[in-house]
Amino acid sequence: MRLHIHSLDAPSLCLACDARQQGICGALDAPDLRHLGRQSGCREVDAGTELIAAGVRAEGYANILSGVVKLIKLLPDGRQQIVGLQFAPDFLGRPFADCSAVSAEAASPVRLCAFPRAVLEEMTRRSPRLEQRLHAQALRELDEARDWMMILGQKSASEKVASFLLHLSKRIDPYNPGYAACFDIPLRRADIADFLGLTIETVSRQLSHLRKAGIISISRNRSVSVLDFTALETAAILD
Amino acid sequence: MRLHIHSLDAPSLCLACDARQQGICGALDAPDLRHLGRQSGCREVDAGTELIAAGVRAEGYANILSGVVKLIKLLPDGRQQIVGLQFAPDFLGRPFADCSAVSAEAASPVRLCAFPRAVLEEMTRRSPRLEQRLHAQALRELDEARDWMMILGQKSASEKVASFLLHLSKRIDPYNPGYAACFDIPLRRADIADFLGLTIETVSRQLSHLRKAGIISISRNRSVSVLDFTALETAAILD
DNA sequence: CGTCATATTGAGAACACTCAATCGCCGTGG
DNA sequence: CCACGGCGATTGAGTGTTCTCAATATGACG
Repeated sequence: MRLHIHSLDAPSLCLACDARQQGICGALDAPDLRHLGRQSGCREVDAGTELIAAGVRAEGYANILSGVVKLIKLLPDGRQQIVGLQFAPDFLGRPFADCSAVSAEAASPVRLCAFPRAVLEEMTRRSPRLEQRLHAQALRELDEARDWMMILGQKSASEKVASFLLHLSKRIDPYNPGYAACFDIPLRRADIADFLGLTIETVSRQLSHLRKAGIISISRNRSVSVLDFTALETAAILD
Repeated sequence: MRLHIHSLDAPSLCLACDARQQGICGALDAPDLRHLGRQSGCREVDAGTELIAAGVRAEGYANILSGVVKLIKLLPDGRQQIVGLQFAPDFLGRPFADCSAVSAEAASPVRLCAFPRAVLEEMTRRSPRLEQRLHAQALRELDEARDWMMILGQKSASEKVASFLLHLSKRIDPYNPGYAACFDIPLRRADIADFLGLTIETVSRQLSHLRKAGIISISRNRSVSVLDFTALETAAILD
């Protein structure tokens, strides 16, 4: 699973890394980056791999280099809610806590740059800029969680599905700040349902509605083309 | 409305203040506290007062000294979702952003300790401990928002109302780390409905169910006594 | 080409919503 | 003092959206 441990010298892998630019590593100067790079390992996992277990002490943190990670909360009776999706170059983990209240699972194949708890914690103590980056991401995730609270609490099934597609089309490509017209949904219908607080069948029906209305087209269950963005935005009722 | 501007000397008001202990001011040393104290003003507002307007540049930040603040998101068609409740000694405001995506409104009479944007921003640049406190609160709010996502997406009306009462009984008294058996609901039925993604009528019916089952008693619409905590926890299906 | 997982579609049931009437509380004014 | 009006909450009846259960269809992979 582990592909590479950085050599003692310059962190050459970091040069091409998204986390270096927009992610938390952008807060680090060259020496700190080398220090982190030496102790970090890049690994690639399959879809479905559990990355963080809720309620269990996490051994470390990671940056997402590519792929999509879903954050999941579970009820004792088995119901589950996806409380967030994370994309490259997001930081993965819960600072200041021994264990996370959510579990994280790779939704697609995911490449990670992982490092031990102690390293990051020691570096945040030394580097206010790093703490600031982490803080900024926490606030972004908070804004996003609240957007989803609105969707979960107030929107109808069709509005939920339309909002979900627009959200994905905006976030799926880290290099494109706008909306993507064509993309793959990195989730199964069951996951979409768990994200939107719906059932598989309702999700499927709403996708069929959008397809029959000529707003989107779907091939091979996962690959979506948005044919009419205006109609999709109207259906989503964005705020 | 404005009651007091701190004098130039020692911030005597801070000594009895919750924010000094558990809030963000706990991160400040005496000189910084004096500096902040000099530029902060304490004010008391009525229930219903808008404290932060969504999408408008906020002039400052504040600590909640007492009372309850609701955070609200609005859809263009008028539907609204309450995305959070804040209690003393929480910090109020959105660091790193010109304007907040949510609006804040006093749910009960609220006492605030307010200070200008620039003062806080300058102090966070100087004091990593302050930034860390703000970061920690953001993470707490994120955990809470995700708890609510679970409730909004997966739980039934009766589970939602039971969860809401338990949440309030835990948070209503900043001095008591456990659950309060007796407390006032700081929200109208309409607000509870907007929080839980239900209608007024459904909230009312579920409260009546809990009352008739002998799990709670309600007087004067607002004041709740929990008679059977175990039953309420069972009804809420906490995770 | 067969098998398994995943997705779609349909029919009926259930839960929460809408609309409407009533109740209770409180402050105001006759 | 009591009548009145307004606001908020409760309760009831009927409707509708979403869920549940079941059957079928599609796609992925050996």
